[in-house]
Amino acid sequence: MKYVETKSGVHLYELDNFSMEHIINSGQCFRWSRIATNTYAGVAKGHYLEILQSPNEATALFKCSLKEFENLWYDYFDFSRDYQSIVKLVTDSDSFLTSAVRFGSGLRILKQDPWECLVTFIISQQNNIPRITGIIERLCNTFGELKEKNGIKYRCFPTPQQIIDKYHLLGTVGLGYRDKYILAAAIKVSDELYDLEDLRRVDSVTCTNRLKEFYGVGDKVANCISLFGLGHTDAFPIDVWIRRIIDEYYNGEFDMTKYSPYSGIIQQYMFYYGRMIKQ
DNA sequence: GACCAGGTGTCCG
DNA sequence: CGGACACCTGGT
Repeated sequence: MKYVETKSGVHLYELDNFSMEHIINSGQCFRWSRIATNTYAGVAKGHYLEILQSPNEATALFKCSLKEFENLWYDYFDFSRDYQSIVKLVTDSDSFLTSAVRFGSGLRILKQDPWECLVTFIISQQNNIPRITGIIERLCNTFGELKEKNGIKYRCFPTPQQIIDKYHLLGTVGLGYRDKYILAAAIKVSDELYDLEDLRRVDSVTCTNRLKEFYGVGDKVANCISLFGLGHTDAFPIDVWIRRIIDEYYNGEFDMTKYSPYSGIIQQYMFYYGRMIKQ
């Protein structure tokens, strides 16, 4: 991938493995959407961004400054990683994964904010995607800071303190029984001595175990946070979809260590493809 | 109205 | 330790 600053934003070209369409439909993030043909918008880490992607997905326009692109989006979209080399780990003998990586070409693992991931995937439990998206939107509208960029108003994802300050409104966003998990997480993370960022520097098993200390966070959610929020590409979340795939195509056993330390990335292709063909 | 959805805590053997 | 069961809420 190469990029150059233009008057309308940062122009990306010679793009390899970048598909906003796949990324926003892969269930890893809930604050991006397609706002027009080939046009996407979202909020992450306090910034609003619009992306125009060419139909062949070889180029894209990021409507932001070069500084913002280099300081935030380059890392967020994981552009330093060579996905092609990871995809090559899949051999012809695995026909499911061969189809999955072909189908999901352009998927990437976004490097999201760990606190947002923690909340997002607590909400995701025993829930469906449209409702998850709605809850997060209401959560942001109720608690998040209002900002504006080029006349477009948007809400940031709320900080732990912003949730605590108006915790009596938690019942209004439709969290259901998960509201107590969110409040407990906010209280824990707002502690000066607690820093989720510390979990980047431990191995993925330790990271996942530490995350499971949060009330309402079990193995699946902890692995999602490790993978999507803390850079542990070998975290391998097993949800009902992955379970079904393993049962149906792998006779109940899948050796993810074969793809270490990228098994989490392989998992994303499995999940995306498996869910699509079942729909 | 019963049942389910990208799980988890709790209880019970 | 493994298996049942309840759990908010909004949708079939």
